[in-house]
Amino acid sequence: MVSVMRLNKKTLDGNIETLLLAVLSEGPSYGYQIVRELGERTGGVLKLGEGTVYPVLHRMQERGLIAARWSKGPSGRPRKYYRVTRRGGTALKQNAQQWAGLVEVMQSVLGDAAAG
Amino acid sequence: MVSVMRLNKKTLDGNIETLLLAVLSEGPSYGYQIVRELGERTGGVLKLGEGTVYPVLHRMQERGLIAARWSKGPSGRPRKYYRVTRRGGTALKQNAQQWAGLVEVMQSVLGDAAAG
DNA sequence: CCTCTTGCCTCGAACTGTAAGGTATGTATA
DNA sequence: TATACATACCTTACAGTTCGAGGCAAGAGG
Repeated sequence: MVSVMRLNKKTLDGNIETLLLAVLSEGPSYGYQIVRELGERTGGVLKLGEGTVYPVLHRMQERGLIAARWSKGPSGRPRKYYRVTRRGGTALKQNAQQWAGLVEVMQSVLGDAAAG
Repeated sequence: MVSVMRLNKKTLDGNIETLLLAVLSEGPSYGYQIVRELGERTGGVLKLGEGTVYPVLHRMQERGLIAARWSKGPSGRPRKYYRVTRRGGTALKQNAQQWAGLVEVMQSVLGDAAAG
């Protein structure tokens, strides 16, 4: 199904962007919560720091993949809610395909080696 | 099975190292051939350049994951054959586990989003 | 008053992947 | 002979990522 799609650097590297896009595609959220949620959801397996997440969010916003909206949460503290834009939705699909391609490749190469 | 294993930067990033370790664990090989083989095996999906592979091999050698041996191939040209060391074998297993952990996380988060 | 939680942010260090370029030899071809 | 190609190694410079460490501010609870 992946056939002839070259894996670029982004796939080998920036999976965090894909992860954040996926989380945000389930509904708007904000940095602080995303960090908490990812940690909980994965039982501590994935523990991204704020110093990692915020810059990625900013980059994605610059590229138009997500949009921000300030809003006072129930805690009274202002939160910066991000939502996925149309362009971001397209990017998520592409990223997911690239990811699938990487999984295929890794499995085909690791297959025997990992078993031994 | 992965339970409480933190994914570190190496996992999110350097999958090339894992790939090379896996290939070399099937038997000694040399840079030029590895580049060719990975390209063919994956039908062009994975196309690493020499400028990518050689530095990684050198780094792995420095860390003692692989060892090198010069030897004249049938072409008359000298080749630098690499083999996986014991430490490299351990690293491969760890990397494979990290990879499995990443796959789990990505699937759990992408799952729904990727379907839509 | 102090501390904890929430919630945002930036900076610097360390590392990676890659293109581009360089060296050298054997073989085939004109 | 000259030219080109495949083999086979290598380094350098650039752009991009992740992450720890740290800072700022405001509300809640002791």
